[in-house]
Amino acid sequence: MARAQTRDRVLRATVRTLASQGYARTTARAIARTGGFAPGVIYYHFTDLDDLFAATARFTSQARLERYRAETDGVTGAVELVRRLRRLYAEDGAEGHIAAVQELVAAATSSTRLAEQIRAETARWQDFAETVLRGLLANTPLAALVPARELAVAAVAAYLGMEMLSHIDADHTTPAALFDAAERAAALADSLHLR
Amino acid sequence: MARAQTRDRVLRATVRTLASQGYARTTARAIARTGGFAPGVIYYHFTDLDDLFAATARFTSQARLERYRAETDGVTGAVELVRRLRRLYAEDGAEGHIAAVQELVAAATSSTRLAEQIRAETARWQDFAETVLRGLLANTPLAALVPARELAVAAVAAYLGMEMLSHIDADHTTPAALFDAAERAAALADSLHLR
Amino acid sequence: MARAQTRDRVLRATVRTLASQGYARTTARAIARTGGFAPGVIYYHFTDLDDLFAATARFTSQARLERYRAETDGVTGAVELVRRLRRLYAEDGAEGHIAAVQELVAAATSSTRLAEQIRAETARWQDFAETVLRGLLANTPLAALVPARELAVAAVAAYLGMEMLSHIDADHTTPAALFDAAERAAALADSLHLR
Amino acid sequence: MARAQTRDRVLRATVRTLASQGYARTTARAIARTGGFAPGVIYYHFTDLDDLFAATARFTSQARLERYRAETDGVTGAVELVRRLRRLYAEDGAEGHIAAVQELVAAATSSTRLAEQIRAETARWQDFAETVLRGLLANTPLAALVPARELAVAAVAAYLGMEMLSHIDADHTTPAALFDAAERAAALADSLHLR
DNA sequence: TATGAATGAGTCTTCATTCAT
DNA sequence: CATGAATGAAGACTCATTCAT
Repeated sequence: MARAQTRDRVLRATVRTLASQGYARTTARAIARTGGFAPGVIYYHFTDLDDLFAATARFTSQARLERYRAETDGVTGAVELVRRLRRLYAEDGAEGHIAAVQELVAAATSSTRLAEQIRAETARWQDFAETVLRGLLANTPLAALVPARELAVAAVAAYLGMEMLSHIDADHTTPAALFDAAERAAALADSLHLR
Repeated sequence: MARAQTRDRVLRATVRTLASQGYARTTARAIARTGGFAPGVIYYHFTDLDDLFAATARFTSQARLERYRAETDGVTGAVELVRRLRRLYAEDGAEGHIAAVQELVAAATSSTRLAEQIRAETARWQDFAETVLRGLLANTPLAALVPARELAVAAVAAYLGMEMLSHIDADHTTPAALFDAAERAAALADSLHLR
Repeated sequence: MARAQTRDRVLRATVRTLASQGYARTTARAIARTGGFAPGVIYYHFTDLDDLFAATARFTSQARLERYRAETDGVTGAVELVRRLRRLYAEDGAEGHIAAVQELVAAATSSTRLAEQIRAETARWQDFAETVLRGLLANTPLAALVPARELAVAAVAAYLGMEMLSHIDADHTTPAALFDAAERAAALADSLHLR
Repeated sequence: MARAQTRDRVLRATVRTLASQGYARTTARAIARTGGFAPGVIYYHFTDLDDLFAATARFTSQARLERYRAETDGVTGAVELVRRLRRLYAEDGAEGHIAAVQELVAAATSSTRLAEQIRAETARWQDFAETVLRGLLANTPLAALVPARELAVAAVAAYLGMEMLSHIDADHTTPAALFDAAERAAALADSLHLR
């Protein structure tokens, strides 16, 4: 089998295992069982579990970021943005992407290598959030008032924290309620925009 | 030594170990080393590490919640609230409380028992946040506009996410900038309040 | 069980395993099987296999060196010395001491820690050999001719090499023949001594 | 590529790897890396690593023995012999031949197949040493006194033991001092020879 | 109550060896 | 003939937990 292809299989199996079992139970064996390959395969393609986790962070973050960029491209109104984010968030939940990322963030406490990777990915998401936000605020009286960078940073943190708590809660009414509230706030913002 | 006293020593040692080493490295031996007692002691007071972690979640969450309640009691203005929160946040950082909690939240993914405890504690914090928020909005035109519960939930999530990311970043300028921005927003809110 | 006692059990099991299986097969499990304890015991008393091997080198070398010192103490003639060495060599063979040391020497190629220990022990043996030799040559016309240090170093090397080869050979006639020859040479030396 | 040629590449890579990494680290992959070929190649030319090691023992021993024979051919004096051996020993060190052999000797403890091969090679070297020695003693009063076979056996053992210890020591002054001492002894022997 | 030695299951990781290409 | 991806069986090591003292 082509080298790159198997590498991808391993990465995908890692994401799925992280999402379903949590970091503590994402052992080499567990990943191999999920992906249907021998544990040795992991070490053929990655030097370490540490290496694998760092690669997984990059892999899943990049894939999702591309998707988020594509979906939010050309959005003009805040309401429209919130609606698309809700869909993307549902997608994340279904595929376990944020769940995996969140586990990796937790795991980063005990791995410098992983921490660095997470830091880099986080910066990418903060930049993305800031760009979207600035696009929305452009030509608006709010532009002068809202500290775009800080709000972007807070938004990424809240997104992560929300996923973390809702993962524990297994209660999906909370995110829904939050999106509803966000949509109402967005409507308010859009109305200001028109002026 | 009195039973309850030793129990507390173990709990405190667990918090300190979680904060300094991370969940993955918080082993029975590591906790014992931190607290200066034999590993066997843990099993005399707790059935399990799982049991210990659940108890630790309750212990540290309660202790901090009391402190937060005491400090935010009687606060009237939003600016004043943000200032006190900033001090409390610094306290948390110094004592490693949120760091410990955050590790426990991450660990909850692989333990039903712990997850339940965390869920209960989270609810307490969300209630607390909601109460504070409602107190602030009372007799204000904002009261009708702001969905207090949802904002409280989002605030707790953001608080946790922020700590998580800043823990990785080892960069303490970000939280400071966020508190600054929050203080400016609070000033705005307070000015509305006066009307 | 007393800590020191078990530690000794592990050390002795390591010597026996090295002698009977060779370094490559002296795994943690093999040692445990030999000594009749769980593999984990090793790691309770030693940080590492490396640590264990270094400790074993010290342990077995010291024990034998004491025995050699006791047995060669007060020896005056060369013939007598060779006879006692022959007995000691037989003892070594029976208990596997030199075999173990020789395996450790081979193992030292891949461990700095062990290499240092072996170096220290080797120096002790070379000093011992030199002392014995000088005692023998004292008040003899040979004293001026024989470079005691170099001969001592060569003797230790030959002793090790001989054991190495005879271990492979499983042929014990060779060492016997060598001791015979040495005894004849010793007789010659003793006769010079009398003059 | 011609079959025999590739076989030789593998053998040479094995010698180099043994000398530089030690037996424990001379894995199939390590050998392949050293030689710049795929690990699979080894199994095309040899049934086993065991087989490869036995072949390597034969290969390197034969090559060196030829060289030693060529260099010591026609030597008449003991001093001249020691001088040539010193050069050969330096050669061995530079090319890693004895280092490799020594690793194989150590490895032989855990492989019957290899042990047999080593035994055979050792016998060849002992024969060679005996021949040289007898050539030197011929027509000499020492001929009757010196047990040539035993001395030859002891010399090979000492040669191996010396290399082993100096390999650990990384201290090349010891062999030099030994060769110096041997040269002085040889001078003495030569002076007897002339009578 | 407390201690700390011991256990055994489970983890990461390595490696000889095979085999489809 | 050669390649290099994949496998599976160990090996080193860790750790929650038990238990005699």
